[in-house]
Amino acid sequence: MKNSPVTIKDIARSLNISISTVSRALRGMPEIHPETRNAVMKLAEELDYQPNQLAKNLVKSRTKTIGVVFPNLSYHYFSAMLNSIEESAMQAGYSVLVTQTNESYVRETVCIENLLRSRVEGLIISLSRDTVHLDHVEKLMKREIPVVLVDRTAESLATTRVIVDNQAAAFKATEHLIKQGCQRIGFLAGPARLVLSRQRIDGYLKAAAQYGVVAGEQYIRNCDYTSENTIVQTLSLMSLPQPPDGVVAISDRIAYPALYAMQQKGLSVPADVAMVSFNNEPVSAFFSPTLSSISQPIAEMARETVRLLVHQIENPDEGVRAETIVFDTQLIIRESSLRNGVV
Amino acid sequence: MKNSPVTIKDIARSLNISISTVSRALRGMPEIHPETRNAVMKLAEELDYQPNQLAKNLVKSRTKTIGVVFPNLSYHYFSAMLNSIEESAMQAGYSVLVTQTNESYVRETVCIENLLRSRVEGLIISLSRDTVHLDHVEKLMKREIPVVLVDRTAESLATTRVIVDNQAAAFKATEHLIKQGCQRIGFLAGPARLVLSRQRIDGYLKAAAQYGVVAGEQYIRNCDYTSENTIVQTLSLMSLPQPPDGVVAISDRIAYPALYAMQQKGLSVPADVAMVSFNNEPVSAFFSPTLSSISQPIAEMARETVRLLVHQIENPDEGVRAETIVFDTQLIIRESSLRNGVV
DNA sequence: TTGAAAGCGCTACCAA
DNA sequence: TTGGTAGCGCTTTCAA
Repeated sequence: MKNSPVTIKDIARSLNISISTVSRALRGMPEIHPETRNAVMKLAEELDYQPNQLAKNLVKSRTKTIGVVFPNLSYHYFSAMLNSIEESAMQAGYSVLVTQTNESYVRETVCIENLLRSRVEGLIISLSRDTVHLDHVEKLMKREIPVVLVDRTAESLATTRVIVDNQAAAFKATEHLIKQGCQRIGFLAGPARLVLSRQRIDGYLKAAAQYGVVAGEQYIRNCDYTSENTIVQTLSLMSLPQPPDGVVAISDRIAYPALYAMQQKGLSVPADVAMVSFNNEPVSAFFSPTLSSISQPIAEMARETVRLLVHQIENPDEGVRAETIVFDTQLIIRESSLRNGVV
Repeated sequence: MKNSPVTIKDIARSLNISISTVSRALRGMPEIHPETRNAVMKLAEELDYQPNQLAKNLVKSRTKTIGVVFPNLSYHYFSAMLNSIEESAMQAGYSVLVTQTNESYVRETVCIENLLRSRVEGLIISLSRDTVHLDHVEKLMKREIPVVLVDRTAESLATTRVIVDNQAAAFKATEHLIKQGCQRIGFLAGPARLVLSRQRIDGYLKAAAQYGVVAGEQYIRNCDYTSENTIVQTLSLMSLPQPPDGVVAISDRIAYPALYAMQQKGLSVPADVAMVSFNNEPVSAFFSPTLSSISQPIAEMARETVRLLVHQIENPDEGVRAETIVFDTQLIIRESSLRNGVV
């Protein structure tokens, strides 16, 4: 038989005092007589009393909770960011409720609805791959629910945003390949509709144009983030009559199967093809060849995201300023792009 | 100015009907007049009404929520399992609340307390690396709160458990190395107090003994899961007067830096050292050399875990049966352990 | 088919 | 320093 949880009422009855007194004692209010307090505390301990957070939140109509809507926690990028978000939130006295969209627009709307039902006070969202309509986010804004978009954002949305300068980062990566002597540069992109993918392509095209190397649509392949597809796209790219001698991949998760496919095809990296990608996952440092990658300041981004959100939550009358915070990235150069010891 | 969320009371007032009627209409109870229902639905839609889950749960004293306590979601193993848990839970009509312990015993107790405050109806726990005392879990059992331990369990705990046969898996991995011609086999273990680490060591020792190859304490190194330490331990292992020609690593996350360290040292894998590890992370298939690894049926384990937990939740009077469900593992053989085309 | 009222566990106000 | 009471938003009897 499951004994239902102890309530303050139980404690009050046992001690022959009122529930208000118990409530006050438990919360350490100063006006309570030490003796009473001790008795309450002791009994609470004995009965292993756990305050009912639901009831607490209901009456205060505050949950001190923020909701996180991420595409998928098995991407290292998001799980690492979640870790930092939790830490910052805890420091600010908030707890976090996490949901995963699995890159689906429908699940994204469901996740957001569920979080609202649970009365989170604000949301941190990274849009899913398949999110085309933005009505669900716009609705949040209309209802004046604090929202911060991080990493995967939408340009048309006037929310607060925390991102990196994707175009500059891609420029930097491409430029690096060019300086390593690459003449024709390919790009393994993500799904075409991902803003982030488009931005990185822009940076890549800009660098190629500026330095006058071969690049462009015929050197771009869109991958859907599965390794099978990535291998197909990589082989397609490397089978061009004039295959690239340098490739930028949109993420390490794309780069791993791509490197594998190249090596299977007998290409040597970086001698035949130099490679740079994005995200700098921990494994990249141990891959063979070790993988050059653009590193994002995940922890700082998380901190800033939480800071901005909490500020919005706690200053509702200020309105949304719709700031966009842009972080710088860092190119970590490793073997996969290093051709002759020259950086 | 933040407008507070719409409640059924607001709807009732607008429509000049009672809140009970609104409540019933919203929940689609059959006795409501279609006209009334339509009016309610329409207004709810217009006002973008979101039911307050806190209030709902409070009155029903059921949350239909299960709590998950995992060491760290940036381990692929746990994030993959979380994904499957969420899916199974959703199918069973439950939602999940996730927390991370960051491998700390203290945070583990805090996570559990928070989940209980949020009135989760059951818990799925994978113990943290630093968990030595088990009083917090025992307390849960005494309070008859449904708990299922998964993967990282404790032998002394009479909870329901879902695990793999770690000893058999390690035996299988070691045996495979032996059949590939390895004479001296090393083991890169996890922290000494991890039960799972001990079990895998046992399997390794058993196989070595059975086949009469060199192995044992001087061939075992405990890694703390940081890559720096793993590299140190690997180099220490490979610097033995008679270094191993085969190594079992306790997880892919340990194997990656280990492989890197070996290659840096000029050792060729698998020619000089063959290598097998555990977890079969997606990257392992693309590593160079591709990494042989023990694969666990994560999705099935998650399904079974949820099934067992939900059963306990919904049949409280049956008591805890403290079953231990043991899943089989599969050795995925790749280049890192394949010496001469012979499996 | 609808409404009134009690109550889930808690906080907070007003009195005492 | 304490108790009584109202009410957070909802569901659920019991009556009408």
